[in-house]
Amino acid sequence: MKKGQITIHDIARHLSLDSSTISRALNDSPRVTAKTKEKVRKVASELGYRPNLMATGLRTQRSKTIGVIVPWISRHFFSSAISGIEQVVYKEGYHVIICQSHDNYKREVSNTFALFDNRVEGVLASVAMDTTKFDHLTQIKDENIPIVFFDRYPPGVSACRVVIDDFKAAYQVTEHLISQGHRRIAHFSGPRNLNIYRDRFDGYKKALKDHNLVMDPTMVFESRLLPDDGIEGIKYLLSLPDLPDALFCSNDLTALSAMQYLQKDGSFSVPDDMAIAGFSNSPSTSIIKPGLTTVDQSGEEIGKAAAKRLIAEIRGETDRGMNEVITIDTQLIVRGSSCRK
Amino acid sequence: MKKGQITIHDIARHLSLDSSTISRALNDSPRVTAKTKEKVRKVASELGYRPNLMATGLRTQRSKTIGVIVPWISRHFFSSAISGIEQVVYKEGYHVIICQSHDNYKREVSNTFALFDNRVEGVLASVAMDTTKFDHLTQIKDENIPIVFFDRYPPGVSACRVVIDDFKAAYQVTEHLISQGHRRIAHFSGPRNLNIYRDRFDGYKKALKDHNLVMDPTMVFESRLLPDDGIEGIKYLLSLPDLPDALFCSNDLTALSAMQYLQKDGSFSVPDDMAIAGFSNSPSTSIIKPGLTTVDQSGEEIGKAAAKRLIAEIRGETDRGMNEVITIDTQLIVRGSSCRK
DNA sequence: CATGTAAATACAATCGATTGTATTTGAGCT
DNA sequence: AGCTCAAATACAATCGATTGTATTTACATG
Repeated sequence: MKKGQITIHDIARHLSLDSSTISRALNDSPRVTAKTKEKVRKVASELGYRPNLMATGLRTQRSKTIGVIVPWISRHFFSSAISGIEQVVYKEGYHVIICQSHDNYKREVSNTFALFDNRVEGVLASVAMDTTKFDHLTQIKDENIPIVFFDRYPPGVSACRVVIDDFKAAYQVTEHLISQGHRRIAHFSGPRNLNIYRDRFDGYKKALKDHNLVMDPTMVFESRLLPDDGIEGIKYLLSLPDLPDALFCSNDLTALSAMQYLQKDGSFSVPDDMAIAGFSNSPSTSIIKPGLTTVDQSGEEIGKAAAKRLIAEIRGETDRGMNEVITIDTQLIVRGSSCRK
Repeated sequence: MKKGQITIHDIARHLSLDSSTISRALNDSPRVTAKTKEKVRKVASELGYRPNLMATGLRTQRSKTIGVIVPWISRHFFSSAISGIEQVVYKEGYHVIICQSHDNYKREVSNTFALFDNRVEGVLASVAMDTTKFDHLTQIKDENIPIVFFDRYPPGVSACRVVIDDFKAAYQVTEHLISQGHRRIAHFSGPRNLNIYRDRFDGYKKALKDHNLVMDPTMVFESRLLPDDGIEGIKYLLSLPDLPDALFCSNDLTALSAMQYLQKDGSFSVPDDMAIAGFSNSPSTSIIKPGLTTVDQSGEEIGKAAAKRLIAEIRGETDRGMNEVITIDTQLIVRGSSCRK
């Protein structure tokens, strides 16, 4: 019953050595003979010794843990990003504590504190839609915990971020729609307090302007971009006196649901009656017919870049600027949903 | 620079009290006056005190952490399961360390040790395709760390598991295909060392048998069920002298890629030339045209059930049997891909 | 053989919180 | 005032590992 875990003291007892020698032996310190190290390692593996990371972390003040906050784990972009993060930090001997905010401010705050309580050595975060106050994030910085944002970042928090050029990508999408002959281009936007949706909106506007089209604010529908919002949005557009001939959605989720809604009774054709484009290149976009034009944004690559940068900051190798912006390339993926036959 | 974290000792100094009193005050012990508790809480929040979970964990031997091992975070089923897990454990004051095995045995082993090193209080695992030895998992059990498997479980490890009835679900799918008039039903199977693929295969065979159809082993294609395997599988089937008239795939990934391959030049019609069914009800199955018949298997529900059960075991509330099998309901989702017009 | 010196190892404090035991405080009573 | 007794708080050990300092060991040298 008294089945405690094996500690360095147990090894020490077996070898009539002091626990400090065991510790040094296991950490390959030059202060211990090769012969002793050998003996220690042998006994350690015989006893099935495994270090207690809580003890090590407490003593060394390094938890070997990094915290990740994302809105939704199960969104393809974020789970890919986490996958990328995990691959990078795993190699460096770190592990990852994952929290999801459900796009909710209060949960994001409590996640942030939970990560701090665990004394994570760094944080990777993509902020929630609801987040408009950022004290919890600045506090993390103030505690000297490096934080790197990816995809969604808060204004005014001085930190590095890994992003894509949302403005440019949205510009390209819009320009592509224009090049296909569309003139009345609608837009589904997300909450403008988030950089990504603001930038995508701005890119859309700029493209229209550069091609001498006037942006019609009645054709811009703002929502939280959940699947149902796509349906609500397309219903709204269909109720307009002058129908748009194209639609650029700020994410794939709404593009897909809007497109399915349009196609469901066969009376409406995509792209002939309305061209559609989305954003993120999530798996379903290549499966829907016609394929959904979208922007490829590799979650995995973004996650990897953010993790690498964070580890560099943890190590104090911040050679590049403190608030560096790392931009990952995107690619416009043109598929049938936007192409005039 | 010397910006150490705030500890209970700092609070103690501020109030000329002992740190033990602070600890008891913050833990609402009856041994401290209400008045003192009030003062302690006030100073604690003024100083921005946050408990160090490594210290607490070391002392109490309870890390408030549970470990999760999945093959791939970014697979919809698993990210949904993680989402469910996270929701449950979060409420109980636990957090989650996530590892992915990439369906690789060695990584799964090293993940397992990493979780042990962190002294997780419990483990939720879905084993890798490559895993045929299970010592690492039995060791965890032997260390008295509760482990609950979900979806994929190893044979011979005595532990609770949360699963679906793969046999029954596969039987239903096959029977449905038969009811649609299909007689030559092919099957894409996964590695048979995994319960889920073995059971799905068995359910398929039993349904055929019960309907007086003979299973033709040349129509069973075994692979690791990645998208490319679906293409390879369908090419193989197309090369057979007698084409199958239906195909039941052990996962959606291969069903989708096979279906897209068949449809790509328009010469082949699904379901008329070949009916197809998949397994898992991943998002794309409702987007492809025709919709893919599949089995709904709620990752979130499975994750929640597994997490609840694990927490019960951690708490020692194992009223139900030690090796209980919790079966989550599935639902056959019939869509166009399998229905005779 | 005594001694100096470097190598090898032991001792002890520490990280931050918890907890069993010991001590102090103060109210109530004679 | 002296005393009791319970309430409130202080003391000190502990969790497992690390690390600066002290001590022992062993070998070489005069």
